[in-house]
Amino acid sequence: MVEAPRNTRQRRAVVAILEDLDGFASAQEIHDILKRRGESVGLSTVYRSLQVLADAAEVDALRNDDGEVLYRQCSAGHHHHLVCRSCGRTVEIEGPSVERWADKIADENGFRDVAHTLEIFGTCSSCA
Amino acid sequence: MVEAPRNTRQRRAVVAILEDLDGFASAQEIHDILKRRGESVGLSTVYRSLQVLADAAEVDALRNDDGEVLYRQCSAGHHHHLVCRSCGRTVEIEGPSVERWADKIADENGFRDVAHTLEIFGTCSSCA
DNA sequence: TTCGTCATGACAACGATTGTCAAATCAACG
DNA sequence: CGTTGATTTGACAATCGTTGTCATGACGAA
Ligand SMILES: [Zn+2]
Ligand SMILES: [Zn+2]
Ligand SMILES: [Zn+2]
Ligand SMILES: [Zn+2]
Repeated sequence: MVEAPRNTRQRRAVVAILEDLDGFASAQEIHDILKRRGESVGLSTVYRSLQVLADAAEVDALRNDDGEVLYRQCSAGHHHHLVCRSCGRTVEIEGPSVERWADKIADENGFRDVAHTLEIFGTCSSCA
Repeated sequence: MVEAPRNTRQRRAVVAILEDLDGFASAQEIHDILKRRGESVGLSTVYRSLQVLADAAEVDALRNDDGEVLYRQCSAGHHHHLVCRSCGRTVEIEGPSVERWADKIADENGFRDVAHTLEIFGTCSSCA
């Protein structure tokens, strides 16, 4: 039995930002937004909170081209993303046939413990 | 007209390693292999050589879960990878239907300048 | 061989992320 | 409520992959 995490102001603030945000954002961006709102939270704490949320699968994480990790509160269940490189706006996408295809490829080649990454990046219509 | 890069011992050595390697490897791994072989090449030079090769699309680059960039000499043309997390062994994969699906999703949502990442990670049969 | 470039490599700098640890805060308990 | 003790915080240092710097060296055209 794992201990439930404490309900702290900082953790609540990070979650609140994630609920407000539409798209993906980095830990540092979230830290900046918090500072701007006056609800300042230490950078380490932002990182830790996001890690905990990601481990609990309450937020999705992905890496942009620069290698930064971006976080977003998504709907439950396995899905992928169409992400605007410029503003972060995100559309969740599903592709059952892609899932089957990936599993089949891995199986045919004798791979176990398979996972896949699939993200589509582009420029959204507002940013074009 | 761009200048052709010079034909140096270091560049040749890096290319030779890539030709020998079966799977993806990081810049530091390649640097280590070179050192072990006695064909020592500066780490900066390894990084630069790989960048040049990647820009010229002569090698593929991808990021593992840890955020490290891995490089591999692949066949020409757009494709994806099935990569062993443990030993790096790689199978190139193609999925025309996935390509069409990704483009369609992006188009339907009004995204331009679209690119996608798709990699499958697992444990290969030798490493299981 | 000569010479102007380009490439190299030791090293410093960078940027995202993680570790440290004393101080602050939560929540259970009395 | 106040005590208490484990958890969390945050300023700061440390880490790690990667990139920048720049004096030195090597390539290759002439
Ligand atoms: Zn946008
Ligand atoms: Zn999937
Ligand atoms: Zn393997
Ligand atoms: Zn593709």
